[in-house]
Amino acid sequence: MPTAASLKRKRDGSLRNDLIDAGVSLLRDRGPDGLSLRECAANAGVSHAAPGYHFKNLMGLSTAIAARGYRLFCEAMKQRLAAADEAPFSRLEAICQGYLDYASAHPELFLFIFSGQKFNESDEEYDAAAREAYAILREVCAPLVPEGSEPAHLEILVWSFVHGYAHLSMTRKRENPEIGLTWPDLGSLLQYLERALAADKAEGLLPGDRSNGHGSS
Amino acid sequence: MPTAASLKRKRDGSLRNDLIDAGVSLLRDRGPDGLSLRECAANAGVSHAAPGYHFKNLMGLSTAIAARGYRLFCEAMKQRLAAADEAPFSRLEAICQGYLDYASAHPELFLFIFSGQKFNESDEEYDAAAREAYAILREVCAPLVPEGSEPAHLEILVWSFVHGYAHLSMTRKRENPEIGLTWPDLGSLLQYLERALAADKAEGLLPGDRSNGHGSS
DNA sequence: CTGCAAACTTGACAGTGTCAAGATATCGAT
DNA sequence: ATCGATATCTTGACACTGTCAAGTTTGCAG
Repeated sequence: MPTAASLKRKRDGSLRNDLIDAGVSLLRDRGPDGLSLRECAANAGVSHAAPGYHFKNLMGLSTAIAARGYRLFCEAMKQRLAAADEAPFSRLEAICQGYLDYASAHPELFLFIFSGQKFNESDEEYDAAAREAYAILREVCAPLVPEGSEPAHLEILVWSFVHGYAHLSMTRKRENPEIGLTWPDLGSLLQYLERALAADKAEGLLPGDRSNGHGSS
Repeated sequence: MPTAASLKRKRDGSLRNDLIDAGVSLLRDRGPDGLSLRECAANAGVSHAAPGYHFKNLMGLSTAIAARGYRLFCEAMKQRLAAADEAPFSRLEAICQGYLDYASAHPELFLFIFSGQKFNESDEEYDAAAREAYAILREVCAPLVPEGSEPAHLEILVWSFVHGYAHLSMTRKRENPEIGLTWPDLGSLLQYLERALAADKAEGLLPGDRSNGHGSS
């Protein structure tokens, strides 16, 4: 019932949120580029130019939706964190699991915020939400960072890992079905990471003293 | 000089490729959703509906571009593979490096094919190219798969890892600049993976005999 | 009741994808 | 060389989109 509010729209400032709702539901069944100002307006029961008042343009609406996306993203991680014990690796597991919770609970938002589409970076709401997501990651990773190593490296490692897993599981899940691609659960893959961290504990992450040529890019 | 061919367009079947070229260049400076049939037509010096003949609709053009994207993707991996020695891990490194080569040489195609946008999965050209990419990964991973473990798990692990790294390095590189986020090179991160594989060698990848609750999602 | 500002509506314009129908070129057969 | 058939492209139209300017309604302060 998206047009339920169309009968008599109370001018109480709720339209902005209703438009975001409509946008999310539009993303859900039309894909990451199925957003439309006019259709959001119609679904919310207002005229075609009403969204232009609250969000200046399409990017404004997109950014507002992305802001909500990041906020839910943070909440998913926090929720798992609250249920986890305080062991550093348990907390890392928790945010990874939260990451996947989020991806499966809000696939449209997940795909949307990571679609490579440009948002209005100078929007305060968006900026704050996106920064908080990274701050959570950083905070959780901190205790696991080997002494003398750059914190960012582990953060990026972890984020690359779980993001890649989640992103691929969304976009490639139905690829090559005849191969019989079974999708392993996160825990199995995290064992790799855990073992790597253990093996790396004494050496420190970065100094690449391997013989063959790594690096570059 | 995109309109160079517009003076006298020789009807030799080159238009299809020119339109794809125009599309790629459009993606390059307008982003993953900056594609436009009419603008491609204009840049190629033909009428607005000409693309409709070669690619039935916008998704047809998108799919053709994505097919080229996957083909270049394969080539990037093969090129690194050709220069690598035949040690299994060297070959794994090679395709990861190829992955990153591709992402940095053709960022617009990289972002495009992984943007979550729908393509025409039943297009043969697209399908073949996308499958070959996965086939390369699978072939390179095969020698590294621990005995008795599902091959897909390592494949997904590796792909998650390098894809996440590449994708994040593209979309998040300029995030939080004041944090001073320095981007570690692939080699450093691959050490994690190598150590994990070494530590895992005897045990087999999957059987998750850890005490706390992994999995779910 | 009177302003007045916020929250919307109406109307218009350029741009888009998509389809149908017509025009034109290319090429093999005659 | 000419004919015709087929591939290739053009023209025209339609519904849809974002965006802006201007008008209109609403709710509230005085």
